[in-house]
Amino acid sequence: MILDASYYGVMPPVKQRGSRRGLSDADDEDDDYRKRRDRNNEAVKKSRYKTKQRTQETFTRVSKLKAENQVLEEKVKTLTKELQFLKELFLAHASNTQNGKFEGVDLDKLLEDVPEEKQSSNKK
Amino acid sequence: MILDASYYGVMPPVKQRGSRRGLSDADDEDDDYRKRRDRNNEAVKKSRYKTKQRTQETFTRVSKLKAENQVLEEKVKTLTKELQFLKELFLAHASNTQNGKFEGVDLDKLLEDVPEEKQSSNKK
DNA sequence: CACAATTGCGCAATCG
DNA sequence: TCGATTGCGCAATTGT
Repeated sequence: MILDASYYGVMPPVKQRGSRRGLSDADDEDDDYRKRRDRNNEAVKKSRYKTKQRTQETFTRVSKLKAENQVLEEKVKTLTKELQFLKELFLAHASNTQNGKFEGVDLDKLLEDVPEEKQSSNKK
Repeated sequence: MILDASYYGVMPPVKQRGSRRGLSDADDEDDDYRKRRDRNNEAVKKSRYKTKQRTQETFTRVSKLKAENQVLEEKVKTLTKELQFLKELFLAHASNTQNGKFEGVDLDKLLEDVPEEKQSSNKK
């Protein structure tokens, strides 16, 4: 924030022009000033354009991520159901055989979560 | 986009003031003008503030969605591994029993995708 | 028609 | 010195 009150109403970087030479000094200095102003105006446009682009891209990004998220969410749902189904099938069969064991594995424990030590054998 | 060349350099909504009354007409009209300008300047600030807020929120949104996405991605990965493991276990056992059948279900087909008609029984 | 909100733009200060 | 940013005001335009 600008606290300097002199900010308001301050004029261009006037380089102490005066009546030194009467009329002619306005030429090169004004030209110079205008040139600088014009260049800055271009820079401003450019900068603001870039900002707008970034903002736009960010909005697009949000849309894409939301879509991606939905897909993943659906995937998780599907996989969970699949797993649930298999788990039930598993347990149903297990109860008909060896009191809770299947292939020598404790199904309840197995199906609670991923067996960490088994992941190495799943080198996809 | 502005195509009207007269746009550039146009002055305030000057209401045809002149020398009608010499000095006094500047008072109320200028006051009115200033009031309008001030109000607009406030509106501009407000509007730009809102825009900034929205933009900022959008950036935040992207971050959150990215994080959410990673979690979901991880979840899918985990569930997939789990499923893969069970499928192998399943098949291994099945081959030891009834030539590919388990509980009367064709495992290969079952494990390819979610059995749609079974979902109704999974009312969780 | 009045008024707030939005938008394009230029100026000047400041940053890098 | 010079382009890039940023805060700010003005005026045109749009929306209520």
